[in-house]
Order: sequence, then C-alpha cells, then structure tokens
Amino acid sequence: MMTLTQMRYFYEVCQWQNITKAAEHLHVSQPTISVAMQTLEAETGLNLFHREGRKLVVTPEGSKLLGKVNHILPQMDQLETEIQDMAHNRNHIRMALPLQIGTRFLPRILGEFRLAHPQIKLEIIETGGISALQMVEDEKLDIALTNYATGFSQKLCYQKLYDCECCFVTYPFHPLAKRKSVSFADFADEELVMLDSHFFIYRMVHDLYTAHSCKPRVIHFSPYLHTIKNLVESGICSTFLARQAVLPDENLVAVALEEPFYINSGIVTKKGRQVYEDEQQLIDYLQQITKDM
Amino acid sequence: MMTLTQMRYFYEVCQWQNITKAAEHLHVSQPTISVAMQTLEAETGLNLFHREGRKLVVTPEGSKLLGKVNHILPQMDQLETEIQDMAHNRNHIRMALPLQIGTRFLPRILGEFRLAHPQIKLEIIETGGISALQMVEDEKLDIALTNYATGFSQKLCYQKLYDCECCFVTYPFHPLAKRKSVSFADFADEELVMLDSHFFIYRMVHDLYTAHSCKPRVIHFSPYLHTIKNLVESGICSTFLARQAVLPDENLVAVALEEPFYINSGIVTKKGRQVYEDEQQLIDYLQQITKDM
DNA sequence: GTGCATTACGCGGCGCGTAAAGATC
DNA sequence: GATCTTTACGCGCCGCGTAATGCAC
Repeated sequence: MMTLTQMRYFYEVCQWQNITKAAEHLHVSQPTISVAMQTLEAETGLNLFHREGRKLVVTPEGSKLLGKVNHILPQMDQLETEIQDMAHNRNHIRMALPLQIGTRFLPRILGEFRLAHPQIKLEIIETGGISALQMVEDEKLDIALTNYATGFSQKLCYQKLYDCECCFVTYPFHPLAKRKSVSFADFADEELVMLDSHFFIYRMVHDLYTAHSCKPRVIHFSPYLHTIKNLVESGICSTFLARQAVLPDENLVAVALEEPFYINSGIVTKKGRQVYEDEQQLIDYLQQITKDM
Repeated sequence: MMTLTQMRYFYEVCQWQNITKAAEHLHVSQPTISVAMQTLEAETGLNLFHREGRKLVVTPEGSKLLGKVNHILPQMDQLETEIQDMAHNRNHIRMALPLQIGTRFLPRILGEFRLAHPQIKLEIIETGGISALQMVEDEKLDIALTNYATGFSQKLCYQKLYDCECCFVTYPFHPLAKRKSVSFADFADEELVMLDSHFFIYRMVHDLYTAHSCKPRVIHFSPYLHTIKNLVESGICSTFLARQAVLPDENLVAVALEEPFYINSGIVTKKGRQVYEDEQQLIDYLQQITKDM
C-alpha cells in the first residue's frame, strides 16, 4: 500500500530530480528519501527512476504515477485544512446556565461576549444543575456552567470557577431578616419553599437537615426561581439560595449561615470530548469575568 | 496528519456504526479500531462519534469528514490497481540478442513466443555482447540475452542459460578442416578475421593467445557476422565462433579445440530494476527453449 | 451473563537519523 | 576533492494483538 508519506516524498523527488534537494525541502535526512524511494519502487514493482550517473531521471511510468499523485495530494492537503477549520470554527455552542445566577451572567454573555465574538452562535439552556449535568453527559449540551458536586459522574470534567455561598433568604419583615447570621437552630423549623430536586441547592439543604437528624419543612417545591422568590417576597415562607441569586433591587434578604455551606460552581464538560476553540474562548471569558466576582 | 489506515478504519466504523463489526471486516482486533478512532478524534480535534450506551453514532462533523473520506478512498484504491496494472502489463520489452546465435533464437522468439503472447511488444537489438551489457546498464535495454563475463559490472544481474563452445571456424578445403580437433599449435599462426572488440569472442581469443605468450594474426576486425563468414567462406582466412553460430547450410567448418573454451551465455538484467511480469515470461520462455539445446 | 467498548501492556516493524562508504564529475 | 547517492546500523515510536477491565442491556 502506497502511503501518503511515500507520495509526498515521491512528489518532491520528482520535482527536484534530486534526492538531496528533496530531503532539504522535506526537512528530513537524505538517506531517508533514498531508502523511501527504493522501498517505493520495490513495493509498487515499478522502475520509477532512472539513475544516470548521479542524476535521477523519472521514467515514463514514474511520471505516470506522478500524475496520479499530483491529483491525490492536493485533496489530502485540502482535507487537512478542512479538518483544521472544522475543529477551530465550531461556532455553535450549547450551554446550560444556572438558574440562580444565570441572571448575572446572561446579560454579559449575550451582550459583551456576543459582541466580541459575533461568529459564535450561543444556545443557552436554563435548567437545574442536575439535569444540566445529565445533558452534558448525553451530549445534548456542550458546556454547563452550573453548580455541581465533584464526582457526580466519572464521565464529566469539572473546572471550578467559584464557590457559591448559600444563604437563608427571607422577606424583610421576617424575624431573622435583621440578623447578621443565623444558626441551624434559628431556621430549622422555618417553613420553606425550595427549588426542586433537579437543583443542587435542595440536595445541600436536605443533607444539612439530615446531618442534624431532621427534615426541612418544605411546603412547596418549584423548578422556577421566579416562583420561589415570589412566594418569599409575599412573606409566606423562606428559602435557601446562593447569595448571588438575590439581586439588590429585589424585596428579599439574604442572611448568612453561621455554619456556612457552599456549592461549587464551574464549567462542566464531557470527559474525552474535544474542546473546540470557540468553546475554549467562551470558557476563558467566563473564567475572566468570574475573577472579579 | 490523517493516514490512509485511519481513513479506512473510520470508513468501516461509520458503515457499521459498530467497532466490533468493523474490526472483523478489516481483519484486525477490536481494540485496534477502538484506539485508532480515539487517536483520530484526538488528532483531528473533532468529536466524530457520539457514544450512546454501547452504540456508536456518527456526529454531524463525523459524517462531514466521512464525506471527504468517501471521496479520497476510492481514488486510492484505483491508484493501487493502476500500479498493479502498470507493474504486470509493461508490454514493451527491449532486448539484445547475440549476433552469433541470434539467428537461432530469433525465429522462435518472433514466431512461437509472439504468437503465444501477442500483447507483448518485443524490440530486439542485435549488437555485440559488450555494448549490449553497456546498454542494459544504461537502461537503454531491459534484457540482454548474450555472452558475458561474470563480474563485467557490479550493476548487472547474470542468469546463465548455457555454455557456448568456441570453435575454430574455417573453409572446407583448409588443411585443418578435416580434423576432429585442433590444438593451439595447429592454429596459432593462422590468419584470422575476427568479430571486433565489442564481442566477447575476441576477448576470449585474445586472452587465449596471451596465455601462450603470442598474438593472434588478425587481418581484419568487423562488427558484422556476415562479413566474417563471407571472408572465411571465400577461403581468405579463418575465425573463431561459437559452434551454434555456424549453420549447417553454410559453407563453413567448425573444428573443436583440443583445449576448448566456453563463453557463458545467458540473460543479463540491471541489478535493482524491477523485472516485470511480461519480461519474466520472456525469460521463462528463453530458459525453456535453451534446455533442449 | 452476554455483547460490546475501553484500558493495559508487551512485542515487532518501520521510519528516521548518524555515520560511513561508494560513485560520479 | 566536492557533491551526491547508497549502505549499515541503532534507536524510538507507533500500530497491533492478547488479556484484562469496564459498561450496558
């Protein structure tokens, strides 16, 4: 079987009618070409060259072969560049954004980043962390910027961006609203509305209560952050959220926990998958803007 | 650089959407394909496959690449077969025939052999052994069927066919014509006409006389066998020729030498050159017909 | 458990470079 | 002797197979 290397070598030797020149041009040693051409002749069973003194002349059948090679090599080169292009310009990225702090990222990503990289088509899915991870694993998504528990799946790659402090969030006239911080005993019996089990925050809260051998009094689960906030603002109950999820202009109070807990937030990709250049740019951007947070 | 093997593997895997099947079809082990595809993905920087459970699905960019591969692979296959054809059907053979016994071979080659292999175009050059060898070395000829001295050139391949007995050849009414054999003393002083120094016979005769510390009395050198025979038939002088060179219907007498010497006759090709199938057929034919001689 | 894919590991071959020899002008 | 090619030889890498492990149904 004639290899591509043989073809390239053969091509150059034919061009120069000189092995030394060909070797220099190919950045390999002269004997390499010499033996390669001998091997090629042996393998094809053709007399490709005619040695006259120390001059190499291509035989008729040599140039016939050269013709074919001249046809195939450019196609191979084109293939290479097309592969490069495909790998470098995969300008459609499907990304999950965390519901809680998505509101902070979303304007910057859709504004600043999109302006800087107009060729990149961003498809953003807002969903709970658990399902986001599942979608990345199923390759329904390219990237998830989300909360995660390390080791959720062996098939994922976790790249931490920041820690999310989890707070007790309530309405301004709640007894605990004025407190600087609250202990577990303070809020243990509070009625709660919680993001449902597709979200990491519920897992953490659940685990926290379990550690204290009791259960949270959740009166409602919702997959909608807006619903959660609405219920809390209405003074019906409280909740737990990441500090960043509570915006300044909202009628909510985020109170620190005396035993604080954190959710890892970061970029999750599927292990083994190629990270395309455009994806990498997005990741770099996210890393940069989270530095300031 | 994407190799041809990678392309073939990739193609098969895409066809079957299954590594095991592809491996069987390619007659390699399963892990071979598995790692090859991983390497391919890493090298191209593309996600070619999407693993769903134990099923392999080609991604959109995978099938894009497959498209290119589907275009190149058939060309490569065609190239291979064309190389095969070129090597097997090089139906133009340039061959030198020995002047002295060419007359015996020529009718059979141009008759019998040409009939049996009508596709082979034979170009036959009649010339002296020395120049024939030189022409083979210079690749002006493909084959020389000729007399030779082994080791004439390092660049030639010698394949012995038979020995040529050299005889003292004279006219019927010459004093030595009736002898069964002649010694060196018998013919040492004879006047001779000789094939010139392009022919091996002269070399041998020259060496014979030198061994006896004398010189042959050559009154004329000629490159034409016809001239030699003509002069001898005219009763002007004698010569030395291979026994086969003297035909029965000629008015010549070939007398054996008491100290006989022989010239190797055989097939000479250039070392390192490919021997094409058609050439091999001719060689086989020559070997066969010389067995009977 | 069965079928498929992946990982681990050792072997062999091949392409390469260096160095030396050979050939041609 | 200068230039170019070929031969000799040793090394490192890569593709391969076997065997073991991992996963999914």
